[in-house]
Amino acid sequence: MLADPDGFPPSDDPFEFPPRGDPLEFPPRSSRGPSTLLADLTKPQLDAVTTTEGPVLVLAGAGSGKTRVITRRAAHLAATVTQPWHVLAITFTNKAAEEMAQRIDGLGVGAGMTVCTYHSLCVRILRRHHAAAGLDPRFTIMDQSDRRKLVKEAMDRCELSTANFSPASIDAAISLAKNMMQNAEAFAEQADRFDNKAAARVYAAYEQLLAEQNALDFDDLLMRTAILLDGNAEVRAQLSDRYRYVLIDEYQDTNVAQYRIARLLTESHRNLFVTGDPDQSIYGWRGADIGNILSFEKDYPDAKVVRLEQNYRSTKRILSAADALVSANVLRKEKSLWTENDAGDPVRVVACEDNRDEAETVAREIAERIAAGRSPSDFAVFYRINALSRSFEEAMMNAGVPYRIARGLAFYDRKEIKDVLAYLRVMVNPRDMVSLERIINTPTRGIGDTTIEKLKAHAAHNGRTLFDAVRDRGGVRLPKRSAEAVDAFAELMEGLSRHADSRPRTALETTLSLSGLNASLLQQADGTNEPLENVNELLNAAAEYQRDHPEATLLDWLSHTSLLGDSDVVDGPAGAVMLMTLHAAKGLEFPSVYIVGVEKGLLPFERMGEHPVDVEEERRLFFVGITRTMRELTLTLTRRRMRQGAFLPAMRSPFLDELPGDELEWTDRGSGGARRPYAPVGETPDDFDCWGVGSLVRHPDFGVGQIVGLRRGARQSTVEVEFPDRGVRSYVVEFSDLERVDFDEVD
DNA sequence: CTACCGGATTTTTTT
DNA sequence: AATCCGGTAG
Repeated sequence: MLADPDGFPPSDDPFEFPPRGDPLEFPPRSSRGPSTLLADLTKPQLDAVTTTEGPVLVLAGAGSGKTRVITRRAAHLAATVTQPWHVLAITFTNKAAEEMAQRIDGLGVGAGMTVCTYHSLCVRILRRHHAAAGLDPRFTIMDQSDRRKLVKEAMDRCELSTANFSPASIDAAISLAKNMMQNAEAFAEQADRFDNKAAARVYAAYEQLLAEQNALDFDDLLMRTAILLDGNAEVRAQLSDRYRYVLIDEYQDTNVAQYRIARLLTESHRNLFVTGDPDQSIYGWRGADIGNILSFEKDYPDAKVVRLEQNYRSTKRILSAADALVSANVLRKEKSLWTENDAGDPVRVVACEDNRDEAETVAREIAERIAAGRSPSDFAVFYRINALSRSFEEAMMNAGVPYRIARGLAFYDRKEIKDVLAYLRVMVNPRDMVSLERIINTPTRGIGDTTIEKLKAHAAHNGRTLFDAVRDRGGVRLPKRSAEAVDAFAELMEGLSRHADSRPRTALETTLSLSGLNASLLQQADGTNEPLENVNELLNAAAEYQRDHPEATLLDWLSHTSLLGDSDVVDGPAGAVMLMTLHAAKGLEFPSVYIVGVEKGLLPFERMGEHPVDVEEERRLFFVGITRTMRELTLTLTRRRMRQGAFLPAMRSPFLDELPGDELEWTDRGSGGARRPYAPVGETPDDFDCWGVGSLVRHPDFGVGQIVGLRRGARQSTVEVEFPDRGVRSYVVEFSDLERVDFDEVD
């Protein structure tokens, strides 16, 4: 059986050792001998694979065959050094875990090995050792949007107005604290400024809310596991005996909690193998500490260090562009990537009129190449933010290009999906108040806000849960209609809870029909009933899951769905053009890559008035995108871009100026014939050739005018335009219908 | 209690 | 642009 990236094969309880029966009965050893596993490796790769004992650090440049090293090493360990179930490989994304498991399985030795993400490992550990961790094993895992709701509620409880503090920023502060293993108390102690102190109060209230409903958020999974391992020698010993060889990919992305887990897990045997590339550290905003990989050699002075610097993926020119870019980083460990591949074509830079033009240009070009015989799956489009995907989806569809998108509308974020899952979550964990509130009147059954508030107040007053109040509403004064509605709902949940131990698919089907969700979905039979299709897709997912995991419980499946990341759910056919964020692109490679929206404020991403993002990290992100490319790299940018409903003038990214000029080939797409090349742009608006003083614009009513004044505000820019017969008028650039006009377009 | 309308508000990145 | 929130009419 394949090493399971998400749940242990249920027939193979991970913590019972040996997993099943006599080890001799365990699936046959590798059909390929050790010699095959080690064949065709370069000297450094071979070192990394065969240094099986003690700490090993592999500094692996982009495209240097890192995945190959890890998979071979895992296979080698399982085949000749130890038993497969003693090998644990940890990745950051489900996608990476799945791919790694598959590749190891392809080598014929996957059986019994654990290949999973940090988060799913933690869920298993916490469920299994719930008593030691002080948890109820049926805990709910809160996703991003549930979590945001709870933060808001916590702010309410603290009587903190959302006018002065945004839930998003407080949420981020709490998350960062947790990733640094700082609990509410510790956070409060070091809070110096008034906003930190406010956040500290919310943190405490938020923790209270989580505890009340027996829920953990993503960060808790890591933090609690680290605390458990730290404080409980017995659990630690048990786990390190089970996992005698630990491999961690993308080590540059580990945060404090993850670092602690890795360290504690391997403390006794020190068989810790990590790979990573400091130049590809792009998760600092989530608490990842690049220092973890930089100081590995200090942590483990006896560590074997292997450098993989030969790139097998890209052309010389792409590599040189990537290298020039990342060399601009000051905080960097010098590294030289080289390749024996061809020089290849120059990197193309295409300046477009607006985002629509940009998307159509890319789609048209890809369509042409597919028509000329290229495979759609050769192509990928990367963007900094998901919001940019829309234009490209549209353009691809119009051009008849098959595409897949990582996180179109995140599947598990859709209302109908969240609704059904909320029922299941309440069935498993009745204390889950977020889910309960979600379903109590979905579909509408006559339980309004007033009634819910009364029930909540009653629950709070008696120190009971909301579910208790629903079940036994004695003492809550309600109008007859409402009372009946609540009773009916209580009865419904009573009936459903009997199915909490059903298999996932059965539970799902029962819930859909008994809850009335199915009926209400069927009712909206207008044309293509997308919600219904989505729910059917969910049924398929459940069926597939229980086929792959015959003994999985409803709880297991719910954990699985909570941990599925946005970029793991891919929409669209196989063999299609891939659309994804730069972050999601890490670890992949494509013959032809388009990185779009290479603009100031977008590629080094900035937000007005917020503390600036880490420019070096943004540069690394661009570096990651560039190094995904095997042969053809195209960068695109626009003159103006529609953002949040309004056109904004766009400027080129300063990163473009850091690329070696002689490796680039510029194209400027102008709608009106002759066009100056996209001008370099600096800080001030006057440098911007489209919206500078003196340039021409066209107004739908007043015709062509000349810009005579320009004011750049924090939130909006205003221009003063002089029209031949209307005098001077002011416009807010973002909201006006002004169009840029070239000098050569008018007489 | 529900449905609807209009105003306000959107943190980028992911587990 | 798209979603969410609050207020109001039915």
